[in-house]
Amino acid sequence: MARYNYREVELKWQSKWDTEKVYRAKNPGDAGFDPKQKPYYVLDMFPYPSGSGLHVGHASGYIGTDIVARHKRMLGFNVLHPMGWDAFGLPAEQYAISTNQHPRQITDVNTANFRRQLKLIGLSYDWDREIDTSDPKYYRWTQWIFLQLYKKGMVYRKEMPVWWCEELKTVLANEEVINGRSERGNYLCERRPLTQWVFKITAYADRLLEDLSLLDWPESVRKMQSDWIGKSLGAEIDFKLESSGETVTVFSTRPDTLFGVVALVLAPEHPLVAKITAPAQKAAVEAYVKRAASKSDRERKAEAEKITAENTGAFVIHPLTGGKVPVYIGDYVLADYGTGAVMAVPSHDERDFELAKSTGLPLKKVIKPAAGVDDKDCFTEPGVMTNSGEFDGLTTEDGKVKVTAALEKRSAGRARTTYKIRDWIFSRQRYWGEPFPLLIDEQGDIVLVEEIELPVQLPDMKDFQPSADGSSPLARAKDWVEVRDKSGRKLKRVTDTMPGWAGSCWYYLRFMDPHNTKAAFSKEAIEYWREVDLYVGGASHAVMHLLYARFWHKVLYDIGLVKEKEPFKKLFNQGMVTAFAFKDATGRLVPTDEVEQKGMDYVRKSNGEPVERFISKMAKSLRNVVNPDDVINAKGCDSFRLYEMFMGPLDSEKPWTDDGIAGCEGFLKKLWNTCTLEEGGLKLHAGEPSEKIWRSLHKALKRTNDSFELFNFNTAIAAMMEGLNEIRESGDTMTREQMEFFMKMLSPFAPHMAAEIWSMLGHQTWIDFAAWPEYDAAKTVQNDFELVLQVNGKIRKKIRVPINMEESLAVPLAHQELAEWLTGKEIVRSIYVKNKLMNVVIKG
RNA sequence: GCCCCGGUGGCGAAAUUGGUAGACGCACAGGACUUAAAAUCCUGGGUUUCGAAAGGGACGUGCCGGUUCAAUUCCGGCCCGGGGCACCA
Repeated sequence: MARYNYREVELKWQSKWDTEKVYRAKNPGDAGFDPKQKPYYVLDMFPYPSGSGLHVGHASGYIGTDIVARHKRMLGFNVLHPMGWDAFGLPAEQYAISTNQHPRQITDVNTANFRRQLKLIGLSYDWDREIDTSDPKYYRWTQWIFLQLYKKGMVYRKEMPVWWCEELKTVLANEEVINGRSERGNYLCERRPLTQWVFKITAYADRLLEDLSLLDWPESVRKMQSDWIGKSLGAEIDFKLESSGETVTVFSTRPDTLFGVVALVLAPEHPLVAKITAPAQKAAVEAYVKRAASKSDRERKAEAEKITAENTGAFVIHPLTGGKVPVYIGDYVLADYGTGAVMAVPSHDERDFELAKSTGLPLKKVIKPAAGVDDKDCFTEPGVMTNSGEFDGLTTEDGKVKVTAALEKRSAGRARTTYKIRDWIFSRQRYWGEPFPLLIDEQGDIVLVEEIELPVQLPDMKDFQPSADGSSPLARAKDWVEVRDKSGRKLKRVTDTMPGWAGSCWYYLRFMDPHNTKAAFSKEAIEYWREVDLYVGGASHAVMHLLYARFWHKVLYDIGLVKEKEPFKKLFNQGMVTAFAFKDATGRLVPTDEVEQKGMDYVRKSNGEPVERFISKMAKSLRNVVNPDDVINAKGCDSFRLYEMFMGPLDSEKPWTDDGIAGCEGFLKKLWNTCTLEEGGLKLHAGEPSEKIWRSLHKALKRTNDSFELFNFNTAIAAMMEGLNEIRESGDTMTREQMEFFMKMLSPFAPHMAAEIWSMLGHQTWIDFAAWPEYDAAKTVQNDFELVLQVNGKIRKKIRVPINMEESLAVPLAHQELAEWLTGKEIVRSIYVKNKLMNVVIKG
């Protein structure tokens, strides 16, 4: 056979796909658009084009979506499969600073490298739709959408305690700060009161929560979003200060425990603290407040197990019993959640229980466990109310309602829902982002930039470094900041920029109509494509991008700009590709290139000492980062694609091995050798097609079709390998029809070889749009099969019998075959599973 | 602490509704072809035990128990790994 020169063949097809724009998706109004063809939109989370380029881990999601896109085209869908660059934002800017280059320049270089790498993988993107969020032609519309959200009342400016990162010299959103450290760079952050631009995402909290039920998303991501939104139902309860009659309101999810209150606890920052503190307590309370303020959030968390509080000396009146309740302050109460004040019920809340322990406050049991449930000093589960006057005997569930109603009647409380989610801090004091399309006049009032003036171009600044004083770098571009409107009025531009999330909040919509210069996207395009059918990306975006994008989408829905309530119908998280790493006996990491295999073991090259193999993230320090360029050069793109999928199901984490790819390369070589003649041309069977080969092909097709349900393409590839092995063992060759069948089935996975053999079969048309083969179960049926004979569940024998054998025939046959085990035993019964097995149950 | 996901050979893994555990591949061992190598092809293997061999027995999907004729699959209790949340009242 002629040796398969994969790189030559792959480059040939890749260049044809490119120049003939094979994967261009047609929009309504385009030449050749067929309104009867159904749309299918499959989207990757677009990458931030980093300086280090793609590694094999990024590629797995892209290959997965590419297989889906190619499959859907063959099923007759008009497939939208675009790619672009999430180029604005901190990562690009930090990289630019560290390499001392302008982010524009860096972005262009990195983008070119990413585009080259993606094309190398043979991904069937519609490159005509490529977008770059840092391109003025794109961010013009990001700014336009911002204005629509502004007009809808979704943007405000307010001084509030926000996260400030001194290292990054900017504020960050709550979602971007994890355990007091920045999500990007892992730098320490602190709370500072600052005036910032904020999105009113809390106004959509309920809908963001409820509509999760409309989505075909992984349970874990939906859970993370619902936890982040953190809705809790409860009541606000008013306590009157004994001294002044002023109201202190607490929030509680357990109004049924109201009779168990032994104290009120206010956050140290609560506005009433100074006012109510008794003279005798003043010094202690002030010291406590001061100490709490000086503690960072980290320290507060670190000391979480210790609940402390200080008595203010003030008392409030219990709204139902009229009893006196002391007021404490404690730093376990958060100022910005609920009302910044809680009622302490030590018998039924863990923290309050700890509080009672440290302050000597009494326990007051008002909930008894339901029958059969163990009681504890601190019983936090639902139960039955007791010591609660008229409410005794009510369940927790009923009690919540009845107590709240009683409070409402006395105007001392009301049902209330609170959320953990905070409004979204949207301004950044950084250079590399979209400027706000806002102006401020001399009175300090906000003026919107006229839509026809958009985009507000990011000024070209040589010195784009963040300012030391916390102001935005754009403030230094004096000429840019100061403008006059038509009437000559002096105005100043807002100098903050938008966060990196802005561009990714709507890019999936721009892909539907990327070149529109009159609108962000046309009505026709939206009405045709509607939503993303399949969205694939890493799980790390579960809250942040996916929450922000859903929020923008819902506002756009309310304005009438989009037609679906949700942007991403089905979400799929691809698993991380990890790599093997090594450590020596002392636990020290040993770089991969210093290790070699000796038999079944791994040893250090230099001294032969044994090292232990384990799985870790790919890391430069371990020298186990694998670059797809190298793999493709060595093994070919089709082999690379197959192996990425063959390693395991798309959603599970799996380690890369350079050796593993040999199996996929071998499969392709074997397939080539099976299909082609040494002197060139194809090895085609002329006469009657082999039934065995049809059986193998249809069996493989069944499993391939099934793999599109769970995206476990490893099973599809295994099925094709098995099919090929069977074909080779049969000793027959494929007919033209059979070879076409195989190539079509292979095409989404290894598109280059499929295209090559397809064209050798004489086709002038693209295999990419050939109809996907029809599965025919009848073709897989055999006349006989191996019936498994068991005695008491243990396999004793296997016999070949005709298919669909009746039980009446099978039972005596089995008994006869199993005579050796059955003689002299009492047969209790015989269980016959048609076409599978027979289990004879005996006694004695 | 709470929630979610996972644990199957030396390794990656497979196994419709409970019905032959380990498909497919890697690595390994042995062999064929070759002056040699590359390439290609063939064979082998869960563990253990009996047997000279052919072949057989027992055990085996993290651990312990349960349901069932039959459990990787269902139920209960644990152990380990990964991820998320963590004073949210």
